[in-house]
Amino acid sequence: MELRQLRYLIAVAEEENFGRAALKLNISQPPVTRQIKKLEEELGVQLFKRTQKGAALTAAGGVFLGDARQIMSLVHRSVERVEAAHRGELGTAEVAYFGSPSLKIVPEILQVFKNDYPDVEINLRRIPKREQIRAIKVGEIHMGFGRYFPHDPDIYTEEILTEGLAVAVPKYLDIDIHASNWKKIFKSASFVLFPAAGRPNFADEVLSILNREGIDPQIGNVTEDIHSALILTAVGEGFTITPSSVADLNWSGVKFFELPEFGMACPLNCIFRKSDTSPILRALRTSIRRHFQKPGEGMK
Amino acid sequence: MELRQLRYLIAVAEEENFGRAALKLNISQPPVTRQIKKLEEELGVQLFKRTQKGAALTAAGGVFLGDARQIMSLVHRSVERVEAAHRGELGTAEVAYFGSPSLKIVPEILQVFKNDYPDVEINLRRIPKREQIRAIKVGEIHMGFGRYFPHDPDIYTEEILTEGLAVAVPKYLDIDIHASNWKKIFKSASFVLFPAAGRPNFADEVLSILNREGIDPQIGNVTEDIHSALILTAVGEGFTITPSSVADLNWSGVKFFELPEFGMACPLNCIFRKSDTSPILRALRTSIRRHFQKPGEGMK
DNA sequence: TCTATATCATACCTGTTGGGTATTCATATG
DNA sequence: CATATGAATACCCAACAGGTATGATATAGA
Repeated sequence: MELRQLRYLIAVAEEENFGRAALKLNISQPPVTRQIKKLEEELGVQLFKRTQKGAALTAAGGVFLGDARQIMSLVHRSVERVEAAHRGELGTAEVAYFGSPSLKIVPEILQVFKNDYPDVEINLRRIPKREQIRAIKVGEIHMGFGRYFPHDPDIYTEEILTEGLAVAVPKYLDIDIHASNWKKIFKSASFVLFPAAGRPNFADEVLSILNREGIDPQIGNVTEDIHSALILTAVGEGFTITPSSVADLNWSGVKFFELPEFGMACPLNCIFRKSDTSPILRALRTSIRRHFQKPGEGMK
Repeated sequence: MELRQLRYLIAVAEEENFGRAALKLNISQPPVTRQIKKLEEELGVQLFKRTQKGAALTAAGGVFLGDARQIMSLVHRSVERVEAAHRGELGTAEVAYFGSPSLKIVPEILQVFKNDYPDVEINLRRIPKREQIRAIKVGEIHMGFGRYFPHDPDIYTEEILTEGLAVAVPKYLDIDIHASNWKKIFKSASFVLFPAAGRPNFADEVLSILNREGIDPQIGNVTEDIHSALILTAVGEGFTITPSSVADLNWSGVKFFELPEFGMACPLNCIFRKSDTSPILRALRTSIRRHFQKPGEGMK
């Protein structure tokens, strides 16, 4: 059986007439006769009763007509679906993240993406940076989010945005950090750094900035993650320097002060395979570009 | 698009390899390549990523594979359905009845039919005899049940069974009708006849039998239907002679006595169009023959 | 580095088949 | 009985599916 025969069947059933069906199909009448006949022979079932005025479906033909219509509509629907999938509008986006961006920015990005591509499922996993690179290379994930990714020749690293820095201090301390006093305070302060692993990392960046500013920080602790660092800050182990977006969340026991003097020092990157041409990746990049980057900026 | 291409797509997806897919399809490899390529061109979507080891579905290809499987299974299912419809196992049986058979025998027949052909819907209507003949001629119904149908050249009348007769008398009468006294009783009795319309009919048959037995019955009333007749009997308007199957039901106010002396005088017939070759009619007749007729008896 | 191998793609041929035209057959209608 | 309508048939051609042979490419192994 071929779809051609179902098309002809539907046309003849609708027109109740082989000749008019042929006209509608833009072919001549004999091929219609032949294909219907072939279909009937294959099924071993008479589908039409030929009358003087044309052709009338038999009971079995009526059953088959319903199914044929269903099949054709399924065919059309699935063509649309493939095309949607090809445009990146259908499928599953495999996404990974690591570190502090997960707190505020990655949720924002995925919210925007879900809005742009509502039929794409998002499969999100927390994966360390080096592991992300491996997963991207073998095609397990389309895109990873994080900061300070190590370089890899197969991986393209794109900057989504840069943030300033803020400093978290214990809430119970009665201090106010601003342009005219921060340097003095920092020189005698103790700091909690994060993360410990995944060099290069945010801790390296913070240290390098402090050094640049002539501060040789006293290190109270180095934690695995930002949450641990802020807990230690709350109990007085030392100040923590964080990306400023972190300050927008409600942390108990700490308060934040922006550090505009440190500049927009903290990038948020996404990474993906240079050779990945999948529509889902294209969709992800399109969505990110439209919402987080100025036109024409930052693309490969 | 043609089903052939879906078959090849599924084979290649399953084997992840064009050559092995060709083997499975019992054709050579190049046609597979060509059909897949043609499909991809028609959709404007790459379905497979060709690798060194074979072929891997793209994301869009995966979407399409699922749909293709669904389409193929729908195709197979609908072939089965057409064949079932052709065997008369699927569809709607349009059936009509008229008169007393509706009380007991027609329900029995339809019960048996529903049991034999559980997927056939039964559309049952009460239609007068002449109207049944018209409806059968134009194909509105497949089969009609009744007694004493008028002859029609296009209609085949088949006898399903014959019944004896019984007489209904008022419950309050303290009489017992049997072989040795019925004639004497009937000669002085009054009778209620039914039905009034649709000649030839059961009333004609009853009169002819009574006459044959030398009884010139006194007619108390002629009713439209059996139910009215039995109500009149209950109130003493006269005896009613009925097909004996009627006696099996619980009627209030009357009691029945079999009349074996009258013979198996009351046929139940079904009628259908002589030229009707529809599988549903065939199914109906098969069912009836198997359950109500001795092998080889009564068929055209 | 140079095969050997496994894969898909291409070129070309052939036979099948789908579609076209002309005609016939069947049947109803005036 | 002529005519009209519609399906079926006969025959032709062109398109296309499938076959064989070969090419292109990339990987693995010597």
